[in-house]
Amino acid sequence: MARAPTTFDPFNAVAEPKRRQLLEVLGTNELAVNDLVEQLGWTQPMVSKHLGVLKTVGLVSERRVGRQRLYRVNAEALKPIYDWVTPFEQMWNARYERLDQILQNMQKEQKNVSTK
Amino acid sequence: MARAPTTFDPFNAVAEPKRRQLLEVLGTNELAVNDLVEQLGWTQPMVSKHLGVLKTVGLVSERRVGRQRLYRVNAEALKPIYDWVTPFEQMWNARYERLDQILQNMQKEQKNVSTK
DNA sequence: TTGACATATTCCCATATTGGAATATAATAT
DNA sequence: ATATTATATTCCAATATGGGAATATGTCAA
Repeated sequence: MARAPTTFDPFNAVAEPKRRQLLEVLGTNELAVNDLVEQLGWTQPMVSKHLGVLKTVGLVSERRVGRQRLYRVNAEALKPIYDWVTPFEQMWNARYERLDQILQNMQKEQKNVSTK
Repeated sequence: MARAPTTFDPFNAVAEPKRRQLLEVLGTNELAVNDLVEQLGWTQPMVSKHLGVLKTVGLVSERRVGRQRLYRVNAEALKPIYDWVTPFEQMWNARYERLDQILQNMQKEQKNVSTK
């Protein structure tokens, strides 16, 4: 069995660095394909292909205006990633808290040593 | 060019649902391979292979005790994902804020209507 | 030393990938 | 109608994938 398709879920879609970059460039704006071609410096078909994947997964929405297609980030489709990774954030924060405690203990001990 | 290897970065490593599941089962615990085999119900080689990918990317650390190998999540390796996805969170929260404002405005207008 | 246990590695297959080049589609302007 | 502009799609190659089965490695116990 091969790896799950990139059109399967946001995790797979966003595993590709170029698609993350594309989403970053889009940001909160609504841009046409050629705007993205210009800002990213990629070929037009490459931009269109990556947009296609992002659209299939629902990470971008498309609006047709004349012969242009305007794309916009649909940030809510990133929520599964946010929701999955957030609980782990407590693990490194917990470590920092522990680190803080360790540092505080070290200060106390130094105090004890110096005042003794 | 093929897709970037799963051992390339945490985004690619975590794109595979089974590896996310494995990290979830590990959680804050330190477990041996056989514990994971039991809890996940996968074959032992499959568990070892996924652990291998996670270890290459630095998402788990390994400690050898006797003939066992104890694995633990290295949550900090998930920070790039957290850092990348977090800014987008404001986009859907902003929408909710806007929604809140709209709802508040609706209430005000209703008040105006009823008190007039 | 030999056997049992815990884990990792290798080999194979079917499948999906990304990028490049070429081409197709769709909408507007002349 | 035709040319031009904007975008999408198709075809190709090289490569990496995850699962299954079999096997190798490493560690302890008798």
